[in-house]
Amino acid sequence: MTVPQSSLFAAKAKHLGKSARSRARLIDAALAVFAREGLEAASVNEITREAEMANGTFYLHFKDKDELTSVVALSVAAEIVHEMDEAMADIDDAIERVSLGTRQFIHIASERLNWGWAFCQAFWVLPELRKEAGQYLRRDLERGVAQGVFSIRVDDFLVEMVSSLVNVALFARMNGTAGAEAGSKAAEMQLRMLGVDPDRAKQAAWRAS
Amino acid sequence: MTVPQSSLFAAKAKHLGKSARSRARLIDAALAVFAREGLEAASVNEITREAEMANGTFYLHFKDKDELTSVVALSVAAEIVHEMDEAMADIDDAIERVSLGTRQFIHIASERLNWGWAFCQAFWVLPELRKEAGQYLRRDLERGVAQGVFSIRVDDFLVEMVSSLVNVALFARMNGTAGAEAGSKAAEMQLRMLGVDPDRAKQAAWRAS
Amino acid sequence: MTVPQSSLFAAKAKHLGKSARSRARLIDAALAVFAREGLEAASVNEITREAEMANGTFYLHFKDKDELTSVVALSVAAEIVHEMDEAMADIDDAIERVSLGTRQFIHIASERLNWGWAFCQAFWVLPELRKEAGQYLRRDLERGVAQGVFSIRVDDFLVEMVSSLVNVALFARMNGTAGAEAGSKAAEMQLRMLGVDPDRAKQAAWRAS
Amino acid sequence: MTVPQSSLFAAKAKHLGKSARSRARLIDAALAVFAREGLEAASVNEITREAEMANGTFYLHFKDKDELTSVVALSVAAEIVHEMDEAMADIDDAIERVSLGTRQFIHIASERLNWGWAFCQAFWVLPELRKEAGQYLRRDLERGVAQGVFSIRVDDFLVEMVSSLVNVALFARMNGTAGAEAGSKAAEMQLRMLGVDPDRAKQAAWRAS
DNA sequence: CATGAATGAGGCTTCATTCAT
DNA sequence: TATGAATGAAGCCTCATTCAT
Repeated sequence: MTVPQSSLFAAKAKHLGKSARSRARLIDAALAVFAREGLEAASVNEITREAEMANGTFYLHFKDKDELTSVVALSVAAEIVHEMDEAMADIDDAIERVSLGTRQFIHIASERLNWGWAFCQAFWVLPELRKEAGQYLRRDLERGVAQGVFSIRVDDFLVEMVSSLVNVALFARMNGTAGAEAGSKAAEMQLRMLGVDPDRAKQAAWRAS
Repeated sequence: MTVPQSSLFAAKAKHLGKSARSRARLIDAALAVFAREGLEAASVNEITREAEMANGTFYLHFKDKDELTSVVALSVAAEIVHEMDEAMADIDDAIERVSLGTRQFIHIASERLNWGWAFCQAFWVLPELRKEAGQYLRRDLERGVAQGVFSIRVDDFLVEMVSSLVNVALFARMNGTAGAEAGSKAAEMQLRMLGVDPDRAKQAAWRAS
Repeated sequence: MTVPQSSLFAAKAKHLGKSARSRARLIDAALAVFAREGLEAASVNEITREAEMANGTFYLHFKDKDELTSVVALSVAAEIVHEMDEAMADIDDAIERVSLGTRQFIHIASERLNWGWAFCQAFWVLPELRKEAGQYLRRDLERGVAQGVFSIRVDDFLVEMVSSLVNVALFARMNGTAGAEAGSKAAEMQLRMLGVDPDRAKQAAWRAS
Repeated sequence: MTVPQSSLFAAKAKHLGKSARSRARLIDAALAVFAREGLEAASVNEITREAEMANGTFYLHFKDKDELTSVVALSVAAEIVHEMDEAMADIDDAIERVSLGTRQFIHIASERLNWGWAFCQAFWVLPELRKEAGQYLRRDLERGVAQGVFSIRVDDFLVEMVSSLVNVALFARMNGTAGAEAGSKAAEMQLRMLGVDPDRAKQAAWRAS
């Protein structure tokens, strides 16, 4: 049984208190409106309308529009990370992890259209989101160095470059520049960037997961 | 003798008609405000105040805030491209061109602070700007393939990834994540991505220009 | 007990919801401002000031200044029609109806000064209002033809001429060209125009109602 | 040889000084813009653009936008009156004069589309124009009373009603409610209103002129 | 918790008018 | 006379936020 993609947070909050459910509905609504109108153009009124609430209710759950934006973005990120972790729990090889991680991320985010758009837009606006994404990635990058398969120095700049690359690939996937292969392509490029041998990079990036 | 960085367009328009001069002042003012407040947050009122004009004057020179945004971004891009072309006119080797181009671009844009910020912000908002940047880059990518030094297929996705990478590096340079070496680092990563041998990539990316 | 003429709609809305009351206040305020400044010159700011509201409140109740104009004019028309219908419910004779209708209309509209001005001004600007007025009049014109007392063909042109005549008479009444007798004079002219014998026309137009 | 309808005043000013010619061009341009956009919506900038002049030039010829409006309306009225006088110079019979006058007026004004629209719109806005029209009409009304063919008292109210009627008929002609017969229909109604016997009214109104 | 009316600052844009050339 | 750039007041409308119920 699947839940309509537009209310995943509401679905998860079904068993929580009423307040949490309203909050979740607002997050889902915000995702829909962000996708439709863009982060800046989305108005509180439109979000509450989408959530079928009175506009005043918004401020019971969020201090601010900014808080909402940030909560939405981090919630999406957390959820995606959660799903990725499940899929990659028992993978050790850094090359595999980077490759699979990138592909999974793009797959998950682009499938839930609203999430994909929200992520793309929020990424350049919310430093916290970039930091979050960076921290996650960094672990695998460092693992790769430790395993001796990445010949590059891991610093903030590298992390920012690599995580941005993923975001850019997601963006290309969303707006049609790339098709389903976006993940593999991006992964291949990343691996090369990290110093992995081109052949091995290709292999890892395109292997059926 | 240098001109204050905040009025480069005005300086170039000094000997043009009055209208062109005012227009240039508006562009410079917009660059300053964009850098200070961000693309979306910048208001026409603030821009005209920065330009020391009456707000109505704005609409003598631009139909719209959108038109201004686009003109500003493309003007900056054109100017940067112009300067880059001068610096790279007689370079044939694609590896050199990509390496030098990236470094030059980041150098030029980050030096004029306002330009750098404007570019970073506009990049994700204006498809025209991305297209422009992509077209420029593509020529060198194809050249590299023709010269047999890049082992990758040049398509829209690749172009978008590579040009985004440059933009991301500029961003990192602007916000302090990276220092003066940002250009070289980015160039090195790019070259690896394009399939250039890591040693040669490092060489090309870090060679004093 | 009478209500101050400048808040008749507010008075009628006294026992409705808060929103309806505010809306009514805006309509009354608009009528006042229209009378003072004219339809086109009236600004939303001035209307809300007259209604003692914040300007933004306006847009909670009306999409547009245009929507307001149209609502105001049609509300006034509807109210006048309502009062006229009450006064003429049991009159069958078309001559009487036209005569009395014209006189009543001018009487009612000119007594509530704001209504009179609003009607005069809106009449030439809002086709909907002319159509409304025309439809109302047409029934009596056709009745007169059926009763054999009007010797004229009823078509759009005739309807427009006759209803305009009433409006013009109201205008003359409002601006002082005519006094209380405007209604009777106009009615007499109308009846002559419709082919009623001059003596009978005079009789019907000046009979005490 | 005919002159394009859109520059009749310019044509008449051909032999006058340069200033008069510019002024005439502005009047023609204003007529065109008034017809296109309406009296209030017409901007000085658009009028000068239509006249192919710089906007500043406008104020060399007119103190004000209001002055222009008034000059335009009165010029049109004067010109129409002039043409009517020519056509009716040797007609004595008041019934003929009223009938022919109305028909002529509507014919002339509706043929020059711009004039027709300008007149219609200006009529309700400019008291001077109504006064002008009234004075012209009044003479014939009084003549009719003197000749014993109009059985009605000539006062300001009557004059306003009758002249408005002509304007309303012109309006109906312009917006398509009535066709070429508008003049005759209006004339017939007017004559009835003035107390002329219906048969004679019909005869006079529909006689080929 | 929820409602939804109200607020008012602030953004965009137009336009009559002025003024230096 | 003519030009056209510049002005700035004023209009329309949106929107984050508050508050009485």
